[in-house]
Amino acid sequence: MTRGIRRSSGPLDQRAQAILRAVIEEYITSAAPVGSQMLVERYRLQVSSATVRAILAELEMEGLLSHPHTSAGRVPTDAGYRFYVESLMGEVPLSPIEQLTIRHQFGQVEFATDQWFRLAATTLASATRSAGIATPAKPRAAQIRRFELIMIGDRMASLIIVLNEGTLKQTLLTLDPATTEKELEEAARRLNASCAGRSAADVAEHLRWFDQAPLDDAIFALVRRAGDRALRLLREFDAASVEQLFSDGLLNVMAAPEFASSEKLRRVFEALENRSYFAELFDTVTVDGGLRVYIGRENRPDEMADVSLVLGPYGRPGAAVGFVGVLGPTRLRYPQAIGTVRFVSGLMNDLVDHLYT
Amino acid sequence: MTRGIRRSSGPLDQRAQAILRAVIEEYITSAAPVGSQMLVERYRLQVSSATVRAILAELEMEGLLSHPHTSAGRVPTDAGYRFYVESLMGEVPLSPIEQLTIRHQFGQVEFATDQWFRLAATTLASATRSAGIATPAKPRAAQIRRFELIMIGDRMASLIIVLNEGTLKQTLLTLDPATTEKELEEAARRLNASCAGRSAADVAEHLRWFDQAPLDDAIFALVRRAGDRALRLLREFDAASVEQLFSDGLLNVMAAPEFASSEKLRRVFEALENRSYFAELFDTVTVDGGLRVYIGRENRPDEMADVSLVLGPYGRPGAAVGFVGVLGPTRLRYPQAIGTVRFVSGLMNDLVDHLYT
DNA sequence: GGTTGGCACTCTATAGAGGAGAGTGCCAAC
DNA sequence: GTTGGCACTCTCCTCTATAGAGTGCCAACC
Repeated sequence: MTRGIRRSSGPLDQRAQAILRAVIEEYITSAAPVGSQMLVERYRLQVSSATVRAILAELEMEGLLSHPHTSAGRVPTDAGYRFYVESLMGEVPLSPIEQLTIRHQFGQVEFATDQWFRLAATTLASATRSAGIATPAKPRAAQIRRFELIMIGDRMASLIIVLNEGTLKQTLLTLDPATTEKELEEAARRLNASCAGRSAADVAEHLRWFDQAPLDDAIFALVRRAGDRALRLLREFDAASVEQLFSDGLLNVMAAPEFASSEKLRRVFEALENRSYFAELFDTVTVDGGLRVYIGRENRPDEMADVSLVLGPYGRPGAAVGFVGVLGPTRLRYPQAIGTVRFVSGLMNDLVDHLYT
Repeated sequence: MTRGIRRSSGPLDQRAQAILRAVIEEYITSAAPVGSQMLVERYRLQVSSATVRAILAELEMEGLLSHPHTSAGRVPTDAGYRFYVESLMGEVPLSPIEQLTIRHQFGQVEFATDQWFRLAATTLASATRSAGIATPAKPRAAQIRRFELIMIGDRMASLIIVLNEGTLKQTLLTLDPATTEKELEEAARRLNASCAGRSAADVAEHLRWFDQAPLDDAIFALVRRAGDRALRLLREFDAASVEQLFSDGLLNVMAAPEFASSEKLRRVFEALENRSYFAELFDTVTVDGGLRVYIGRENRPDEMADVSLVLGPYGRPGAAVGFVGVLGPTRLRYPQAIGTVRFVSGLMNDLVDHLYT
């Protein structure tokens, strides 16, 4: 896990930690730099503001807080948030009522696997009042369950490939005008006979068999073409680590005062639109790893320097893995965000588990 | 078509129209109120600025222009844009080079029907530097081509329904633990025998037959359950007028100066997220109707009061209809936007047509 | 030695004043 | 009908002054 650098001149004592925590929590709710006076008053510290100022200066030396300008209060740095998330905060689980509501919503789409990840993003967005993101659970390596060839119009067919857990892939196939429904059926039968139950790699192997078939056999030609097309599709599918990335509630992030001058936000949106960052991120994470928190500049692309990301995996380690998460300003309510992501990723896990029992 | 109200005190003469056009085109590029002086200089009008001022005042009386404040230049009203779009502007077709590029991009996804509408939105966004929106072509009434039942795990099956043109619907089905693959196959066979080729309404009819079958027959029970589930799914599908709404390039709209204070833009985004407005819009439009332009307050929900929408239908009137369009500030480059939407909707038409020939 | 009150200092944010500039509307003259 | 001239209006920018928040430092205190 990327860890904030603390060129520590010594560990923080209890009091310093308490004050750091107070600064961060105050800043998270108020979005305004936090001064010593306010801390003493609002947090009933039993010391004077001068003492607090000394400690704040110390925390700044440690790189945990910073100073917009001389006469302003303190603002947490990314390293400060990191320390907070790892050592200071208490995770806040989702309230029972919210849990119930969410369970109920998922109950509504229990049978629509393609809705699960969308609902997850929507749920996360509204529960944390940040942006929610989610991907569908993607099988590690696609396995073919069945092929279907359906005729559409006169010289067009739809090739449908059913993968593990019922994932569907679809592509069009142009036909020789003379092709009959019967021939299509026969082609599908042959494809299924030799490829069903195999992975993309295996299929490549088995498709070679058809190369030896007589070239003038119309059905074999069809089988070859369909097989090739299927193979290409499967390879693309295996190669892409983020098939879809669904996000909801970007509006919530827009509302944050730090994004009032839309420029920063635009960059975040850009990062979301070209998904390469997420692709990279997802590749490095496993289901076993648990939740991940990426704070500000810890996110490698600069576009994401002003936001934090809480990511939770779900699925089955060997089989299919997806992600749910929350994206918000670095001034994120981490305890709630983490609690919510944990709950939703657990829920998604249960849903996927049902597919396997 | 919603027409801007012109409580006209007489038709505009040629010169007034030319000046209105100049004001609008100047405003579209500069985003700043347009004054009489600038018009005379930049558009080489053969009259003095005083004369122009008289005409501007007249155009304002007509409700085609407005005045942010006494000493500012003129700004078009929604009615002004309307008049411009209908009578003044010349549509600018997409340049041959751009046409070629776009055709090439569509060539890349020629066989992936589910990518068409996404690419349309992306293309429109980048060609007009506004937001592009698109929906998949939705069949007017779903017709069932085939059912598939695939076993997943021990007590779960995936029910796949293939509709006209190869559209797929999918749902999970919990199974009696004792169910075998053979039984699933038989259930699918019976479903297909009695329902394939029928519409949702017809299927409802035919499923009643199964009610008379012996209750203790496990396969019939399965067929009934699958049939019910399918029926529900199809009805939902028929009822929803906007199945998916894909948008791209919202960033482009964010960049416009009128949306610098993100508040207005937020409302637009909200309108996009809850799609009810578009659902309504799409219901009222037919493929034959050609392009539609909705300017500012002509859009019924207030959230959309600051944007314009150019919508083009595509598909086959009786069979399946979808939309592509451009969304931008009312200060949209209408000639280009309309030209581009026309091209892309034509392209989408061709693609869909290929499915039927 | 840590803690405290006091104090000078710094920087921001806000409001007000003044002036430049853009553009209008009106009018008398052409 | 068109034009040049002119007074007027309003915004926008800059400049200045001021209030206020918060710091850093220091000498005094316990």
